[in-house]
Amino acid sequence: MTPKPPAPYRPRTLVPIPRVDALDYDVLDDLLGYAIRRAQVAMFLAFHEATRGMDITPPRFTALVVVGANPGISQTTLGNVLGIARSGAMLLTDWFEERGLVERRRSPDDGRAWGLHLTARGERLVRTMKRRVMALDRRRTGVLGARERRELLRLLNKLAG
Amino acid sequence: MTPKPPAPYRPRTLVPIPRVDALDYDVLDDLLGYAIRRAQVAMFLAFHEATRGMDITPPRFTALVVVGANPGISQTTLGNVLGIARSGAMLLTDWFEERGLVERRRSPDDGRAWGLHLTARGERLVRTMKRRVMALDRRRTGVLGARERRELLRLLNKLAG
DNA sequence: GTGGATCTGTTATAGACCATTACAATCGGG
DNA sequence: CCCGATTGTAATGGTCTATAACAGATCCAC
Repeated sequence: MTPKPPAPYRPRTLVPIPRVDALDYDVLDDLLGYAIRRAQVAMFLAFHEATRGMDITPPRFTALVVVGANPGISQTTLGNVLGIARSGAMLLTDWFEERGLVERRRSPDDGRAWGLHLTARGERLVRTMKRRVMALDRRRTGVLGARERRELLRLLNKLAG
Repeated sequence: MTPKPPAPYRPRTLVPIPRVDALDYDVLDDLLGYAIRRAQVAMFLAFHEATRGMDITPPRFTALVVVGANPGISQTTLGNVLGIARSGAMLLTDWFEERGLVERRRSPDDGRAWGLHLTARGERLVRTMKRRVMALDRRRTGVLGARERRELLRLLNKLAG
């Protein structure tokens, strides 16, 4: 029996949240939370399209970028950055290691912690991912002007605190 | 043995996505997708706070508001509005019915479909929810000016398409 | 130094959410 | 009146993530 076919990732959300005609949306039209959710689904779908075949999810993307920019980062810190529990960061790291994208090296100054580093393969993947995702982000936000895009970014960051 | 203690809802996301000091965020700082995700988590947590004890999730909130504003709506249409599959809309409806918030009535013109209607109890809950969620939305977006809030809403809707 | 509190990574378990698939009943157009 | 499409339903499975409990390493107060 072969080890196991690495089940391809399939996203949980598959369709954009539509505007249904002749439907009364009541207060939803005035709630920022609802608008953000709709925009987030739209961006997620575009993201998925851009990383098709790479088996990459938004948390995986974020994690790889962060590890690439901060070599030697610990799993706990990675979990914090992603807003997930340590155990989740660990499963994520396992997943990367199985695919030869990240390796764990013993931290020199803390015997408990691992330092995470991209492998050569990981570096290459991150470069490709970044290119594709940034292109998609620009394309998807093409409906906005450059000024509007900057303004949206600013307002969102202000809101997220 | 009593039927079953109705397991209280616990949200999947519990902590805001923080800005970690002394960490290089690389391209993430320039990606709208990432900013939207952070803002969405922040809004979700505020939502959860506002509906504490009501056992309400964002999809449940949306569904109840939509049913309230569109009496007789079918489960399939409800699923479309939420961007989930029919089977999911059905489980959601079951949940509402168990709690006496929504009732299914046979559709007069289509023998296959149910029409969804709020019960008196559902109406009351929706009123309370709306009040609390709108207050929270206003409070959370208080960091923005009224003009900025409108602008953000406009840009998000433009982006969601 | 040393003992207790704290932190790291790990494992196991469980729950929430949602899609897929398959099926019966109903509808509707030619 | 028949065949394809649609509605609701049920069963199943996968993904993501939290919680709890644990061992080993570290740190701090004394």
